[in-house]
Amino acid sequence: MSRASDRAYDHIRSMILSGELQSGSQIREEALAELCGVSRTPVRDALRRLEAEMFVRRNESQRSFVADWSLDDLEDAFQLRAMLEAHAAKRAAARISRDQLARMRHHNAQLKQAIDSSRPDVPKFLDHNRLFHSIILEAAASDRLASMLLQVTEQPVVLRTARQYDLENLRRSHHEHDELLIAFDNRDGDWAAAVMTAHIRRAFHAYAEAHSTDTEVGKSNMAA
Amino acid sequence: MSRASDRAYDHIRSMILSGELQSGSQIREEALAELCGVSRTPVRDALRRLEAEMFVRRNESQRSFVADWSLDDLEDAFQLRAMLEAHAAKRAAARISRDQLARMRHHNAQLKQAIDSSRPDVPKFLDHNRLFHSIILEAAASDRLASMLLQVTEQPVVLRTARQYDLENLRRSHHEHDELLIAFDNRDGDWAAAVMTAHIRRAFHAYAEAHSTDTEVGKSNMAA
DNA sequence: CGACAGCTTATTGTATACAAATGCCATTCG
DNA sequence: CGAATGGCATTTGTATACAATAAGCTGTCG
Repeated sequence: MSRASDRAYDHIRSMILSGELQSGSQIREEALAELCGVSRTPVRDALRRLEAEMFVRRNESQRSFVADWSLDDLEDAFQLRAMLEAHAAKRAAARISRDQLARMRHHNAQLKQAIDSSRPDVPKFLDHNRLFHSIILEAAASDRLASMLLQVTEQPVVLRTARQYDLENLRRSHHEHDELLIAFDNRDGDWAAAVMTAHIRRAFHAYAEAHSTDTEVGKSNMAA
Repeated sequence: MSRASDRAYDHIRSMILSGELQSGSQIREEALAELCGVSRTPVRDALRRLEAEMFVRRNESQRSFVADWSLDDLEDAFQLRAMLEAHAAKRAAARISRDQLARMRHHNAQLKQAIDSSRPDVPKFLDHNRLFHSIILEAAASDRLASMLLQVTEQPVVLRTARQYDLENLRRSHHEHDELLIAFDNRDGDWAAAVMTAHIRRAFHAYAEAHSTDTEVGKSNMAA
């Protein structure tokens, strides 16, 4: 997409994630156009994309609303994510290259370093975590799977939590990544899939717990 | 969506499915607008939807092309479909109501009747087949799952085949549906999921075989 | 007091004109 | 002769005006 349309998309999306646009509230194209400093045309484009990603829903008469997520919806998304990521891991185990494995090891080492230092660097952890997972998806070599996974991975951020994951959880992620790497080394797809399923489900429970006991606002990605 | 936008969507989609728009060929918004008898605005809307559904892809400089599917891509879609439908079946087993079960039995009886008569009525079979599966999805009660499944279910039609499935395959579908119903009766989610996986994978192999030996043009939905 | 009809206003859908970007081709220079 | 560059043609992106539709309100009637 081009400039204005992308700006609108990013802007609206961030307003939803930050809570600036309240869950369930109606959103009017013209109001968003003013907020984004563009005309309605690119706003409409952006809304269609956000609708496809289920950040926005439309009622029967085409009015748009910010999607409102219950914890059940989130668990649903995580369940699908676990299934899809496990599937990706299984496919990846059969196809991954030496180079890709090396890159995964690199990112896993980096994210360990990010939380081992005296001042844990959570954004750095999340960044390398994301890259680690993206290589699995790359190795899985399925565009369709990738696009589906994108949908469920981006979603949890809507229920935001201020509390960063405790270090214990981040370390577990690191160790689970290690186990995943060993499974890949052995080309054991079932093992990889099982580790991945457990990895995502643990992340969900950590997330749900953090969310239920903490209500402050902040932003964070899933540390899976 | 409203009138013009919907018409454009349906029209373009059917042109892709019928082969009127060749796989891999570039498509220009203005040309489509003329073909559909609307302006570019609703055509652009339609293209965005088709792009999300992977019927259309866009290159790095925003030009649109009809997606071209290899048999590998199709197997990929079927693999995902099998996984998602199995998941749906598992969820449905835990939630399905008496009424929903009754409706499934009705549709299964109807589709049996469609192929048992002296003149097999394949469109009728496909119709009840579709409804049968839609009830499972309804019982699974996950919007996200439903929207994902829609994507992979609609896709196989792009590689069209003239040969209707042979009656043997259609009868097998009927019997597999029966087994699914028993699994639901027993609230056995794992059983239901296993039957469903086998059901979809058999459908894929029947489809692949029909496609590899038959090249004529026609239209048909998946008889899964 | 409630509900319904008709009008008014708000919101989205569509067409069109114009701007920006991209690709293509020819020409030129090394 | 080949590669690079410039300009022209094609295609997509954006803004805006207007049309269609849905929602809300008000006044009237049962």
